[in-house]
Amino acid sequence: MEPTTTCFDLNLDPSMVLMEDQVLVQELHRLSCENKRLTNLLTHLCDNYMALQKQFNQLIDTNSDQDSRKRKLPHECSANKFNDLNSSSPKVSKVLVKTQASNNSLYVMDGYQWRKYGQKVTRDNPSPRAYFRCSFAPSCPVKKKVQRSLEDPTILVTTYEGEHNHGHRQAEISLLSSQSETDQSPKTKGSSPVSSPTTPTILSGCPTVTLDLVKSGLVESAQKSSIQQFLVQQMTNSLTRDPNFTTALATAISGKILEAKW
DNA sequence: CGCGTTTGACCCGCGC
DNA sequence: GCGCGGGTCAAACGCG
Repeated sequence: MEPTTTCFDLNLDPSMVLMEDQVLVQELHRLSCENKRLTNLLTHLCDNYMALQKQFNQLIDTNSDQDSRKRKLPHECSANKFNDLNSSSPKVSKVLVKTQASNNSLYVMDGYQWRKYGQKVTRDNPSPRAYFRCSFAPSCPVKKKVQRSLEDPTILVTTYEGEHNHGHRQAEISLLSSQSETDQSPKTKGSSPVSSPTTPTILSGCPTVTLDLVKSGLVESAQKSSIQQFLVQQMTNSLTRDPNFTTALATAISGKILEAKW
């Protein structure tokens, strides 16, 4: 792979500068319109996603009512009757992440930094359950449990407990802005091989599905703004990640300033 | 050497 | 009180 170089040739004929400026302004305007159009499209997609999610939650509620009549295991009860738990603290939410069949990893890249502190094989499920703590902030009380679904081993059941007391989603930003770059999987020490982590995102091209079964209203409303924040960060990252681009931009701007007749 | 994972031991709540 | 099972701790390990 040849390294691409970004270069701005600023040694222009002065008579052409004005025309170039107009072209650039037009291009900027065009990009701005395109950006607006994409933003609208994304908003529309988000709305559709929310609507679908609501429908799915209602469906799950209906099914869980029927299930609870059949089996009354306390653990399953607490998982299915999630809306009841939303009123009590700490806040608990459950996310199902579909993975590829070959992916036996218990790592879910959800945007936060997690430190694994335990793993346990539970009685009702032969696959091990992994325990994680949020390591982004030392005081963050959030924990999560990840375990493969008994019915469908390709589905990772992730249970979050508590709320993050920090707003940074550094891992998500760095991951998504460099998906094609280096492996973002956690350090794999020891003998067991770990496949690439699973990213619960709809941005992926592969048929990865994220089903948030028990999302509270608070999280739901916060999701939109976090998406917007993410988009801004993503664009900023894309622009600033390329050192050639940054250098060329700096050179171009400084050159312009030096050339300018004050 | 620092840091994160692994994994067996330990703790604690619950049911009997 | 005892056993069981889920959750947590912490020493060992190993990679960069």
